[in-house]
Amino acid sequence: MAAKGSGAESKRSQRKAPSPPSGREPRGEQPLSLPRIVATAVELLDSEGLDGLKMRRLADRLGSGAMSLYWHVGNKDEVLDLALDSVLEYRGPAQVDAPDDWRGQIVHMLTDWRAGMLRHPWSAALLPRRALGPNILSRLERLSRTLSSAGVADADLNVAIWSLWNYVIGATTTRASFDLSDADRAAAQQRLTDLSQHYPTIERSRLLMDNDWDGAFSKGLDFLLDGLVPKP
Amino acid sequence: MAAKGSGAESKRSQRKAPSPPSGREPRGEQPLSLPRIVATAVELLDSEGLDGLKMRRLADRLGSGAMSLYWHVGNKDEVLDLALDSVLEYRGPAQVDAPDDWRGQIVHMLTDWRAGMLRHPWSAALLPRRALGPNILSRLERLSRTLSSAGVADADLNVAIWSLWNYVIGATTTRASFDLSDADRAAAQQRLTDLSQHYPTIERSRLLMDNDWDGAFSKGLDFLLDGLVPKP
DNA sequence: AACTTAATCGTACAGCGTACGAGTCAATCA
DNA sequence: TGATTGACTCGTACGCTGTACGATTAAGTT
Repeated sequence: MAAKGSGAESKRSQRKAPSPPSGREPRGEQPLSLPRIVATAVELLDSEGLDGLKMRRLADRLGSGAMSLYWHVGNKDEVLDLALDSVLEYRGPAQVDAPDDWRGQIVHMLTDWRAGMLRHPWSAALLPRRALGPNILSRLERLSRTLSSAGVADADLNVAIWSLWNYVIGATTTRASFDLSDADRAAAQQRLTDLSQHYPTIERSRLLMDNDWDGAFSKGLDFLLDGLVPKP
Repeated sequence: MAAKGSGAESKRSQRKAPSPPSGREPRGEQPLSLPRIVATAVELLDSEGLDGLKMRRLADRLGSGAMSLYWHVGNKDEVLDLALDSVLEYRGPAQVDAPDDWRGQIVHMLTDWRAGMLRHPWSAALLPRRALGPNILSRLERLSRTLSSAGVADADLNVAIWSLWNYVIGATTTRASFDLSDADRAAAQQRLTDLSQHYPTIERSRLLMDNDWDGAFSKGLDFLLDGLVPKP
């Protein structure tokens, strides 16, 4: 297993104490900073999609020149990595939950995971292609602990984790992708009806027209959990 | 659900009878043709990866000018769509299989699916982002029939299909992605050891170091099938 | 006052997808 | 036969991309 890395660290060593903005700014612009860059990149990605993120456009939104970004960031890929991880933070379930309800905890975490990615649809396609950031790793850590406490044998633990990972990734990239393509929903709908006439079984069950994504996600997750942790 | 489409049909109407290559070629080059373009695109993708596919480079390999491709193809995305679907054909299990072993059939088809995509690692990341080609649809059709015959209720059929789809897509994109990034395996390995020290549980189970991808895939698939079709 | 460091940005370059229009044949028609 | 058409090829050019490079500025530090 490996993390992609994209190399290229930014040049700046860490700022010591970022001396309070000593007044003077040419316009009302705040100064450039990594958090501000990342936050703006997320906004831009949300509104323009993955292809809409251009260094020049990002700089425009920040009120800076394009090349200024490269002081804070090694390259464009690093912006993507940071934006991705920033979107995957997890704060845990609301405190009222029963602490021993392992199944509820897993469902909550994975549902939240999916919801977070669907709020930023570009993130789904990105996740499996980039390095594992800290927020992703800590989700996996949490998943591992919970499954273990639910009685999954050590020998099956990795398989269980990856199965859930696969399921969430697959479901979310697929959903996000169909979301995007539904820009031209009307045409697509027709095209699919035409297509599926050659595929009678999936036509009959309306596989491609079924829009209950949320329901399908949680039902399928239930099935998977049934398989991973057989009921007594 | 929608298919992406990428619009842009190529201009040529279908050739009537592609008059047998009437001799004369400036070099020993064959003439351009859609199948040849697609096959060469697959070769190029295999050897150079997704980013390595450039129209100019593809034309070079074909011994033609870059703009000649646009007679046969609407745009680059169409090349990708065609290359993707061409790689996903399924010929069914070897004939010696028991015809009523639904579980074996599903495992065979999905394992073959994954294997095919791993033979062309660029395809995994592409699949969920592009339209559903005929080869993909016919796999879904087959899956649907088999599950139905295995006794999955109509009401659960779509959920079951999408669950398996999600699992295969997730497993394969993840695997393919880690494969690629293992170009710099040594560095990555170290980086991950460092990282996972902050995540004791997944460190203990060596989640990120586990290399038995094939085993994990088939075990997880078994678990999922257990959940989808409970044993009597 | 001299120097160092952090930060910004204008310019330039190579490479990309592809619009456009001019070219080259072979088959067909007059 | 000669003229015309349609299938196909390709050179050039355009706008856009990520980013290398060096100049510029401002804030500390000595």
